[in-house]
Amino acid sequence: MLSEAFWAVSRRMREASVAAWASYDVTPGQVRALRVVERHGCGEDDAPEGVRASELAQHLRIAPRSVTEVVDGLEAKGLVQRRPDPTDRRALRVVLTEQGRALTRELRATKGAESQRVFGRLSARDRAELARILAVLAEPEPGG
Amino acid sequence: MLSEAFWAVSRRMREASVAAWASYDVTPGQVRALRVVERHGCGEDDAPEGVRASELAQHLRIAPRSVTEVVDGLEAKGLVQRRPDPTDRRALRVVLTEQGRALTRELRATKGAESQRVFGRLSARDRAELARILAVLAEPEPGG
DNA sequence: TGATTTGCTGAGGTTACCTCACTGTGAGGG
DNA sequence: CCCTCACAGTGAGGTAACCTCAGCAAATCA
Repeated sequence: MLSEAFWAVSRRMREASVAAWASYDVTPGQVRALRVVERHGCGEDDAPEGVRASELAQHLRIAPRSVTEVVDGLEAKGLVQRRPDPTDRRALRVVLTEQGRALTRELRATKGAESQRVFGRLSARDRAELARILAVLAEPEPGG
Repeated sequence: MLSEAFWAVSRRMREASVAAWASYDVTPGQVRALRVVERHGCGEDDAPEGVRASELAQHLRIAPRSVTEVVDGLEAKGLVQRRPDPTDRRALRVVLTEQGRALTRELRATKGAESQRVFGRLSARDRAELARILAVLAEPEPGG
């Protein structure tokens, strides 16, 4: 069955990722948060640096209260820093420290290597096919 | 990137599954356990009916102690029953009740419908391609 | 037969989430 | 201007799903 096969591959990839992170002393939740901070941290037009805690909650799909704990953990490891938001004294901005930037770089590199190791076994033609098919599966559903 | 696309589709499928289970008042862990009991419960040669708790632990990759809790939950809902193992008085066998069999049937049906809804958007040719590619990705790794 | 292993469970801990209540701040209405 | 209301983050405390450790009964081995 197709979905079985899909689950099997996806489970395998997840296990590989978790194993790859194991040496970095960060939990999966912290990795997810770091990624969000990295992505949405400073790419925007002229928005102030960093991510609002409430934005983090939305992107991670967790309660705002839980963001506090994730950021506590990352801050304790020196990977991010809480800064006051210059435009709203209630809010705070989570920014990557230099160490945090270094770690996200490393995580990205290992992820790339993992991906290469998994998908590298396919021919270029098959990778293209797979990409095309996944794009179809990722399309928003017709009925909602 | 290929792995991004793969994650996106896989996350989407997982969310759909969880949403589909939501109406059945069973947790994901209980669903996993039910599946194992169903699969390994009585198909074997002439082994006694049901699954040993220790087997359940292996298949679910959780500690034996945690199996106790999952089975507690399922038993409280009337979905499985603990029975003494006829060949080993220390052990117990977890067997599906009639209600449990009915539920697993329903879960399988909804899963099939989900799968159809997701993969049905592909042409038969693309489904075959996907199956072939996934089979390659699921192969054991060359180096171990 | 005595020593060791095995199968399950009670007690209690950890982690990652949650809700509720609170404080300080921003924003709109009279 | 002041008052009310909404919002941002966090302390307190709870829950679910795992875990380890210790213990008991049954099996197995020397």
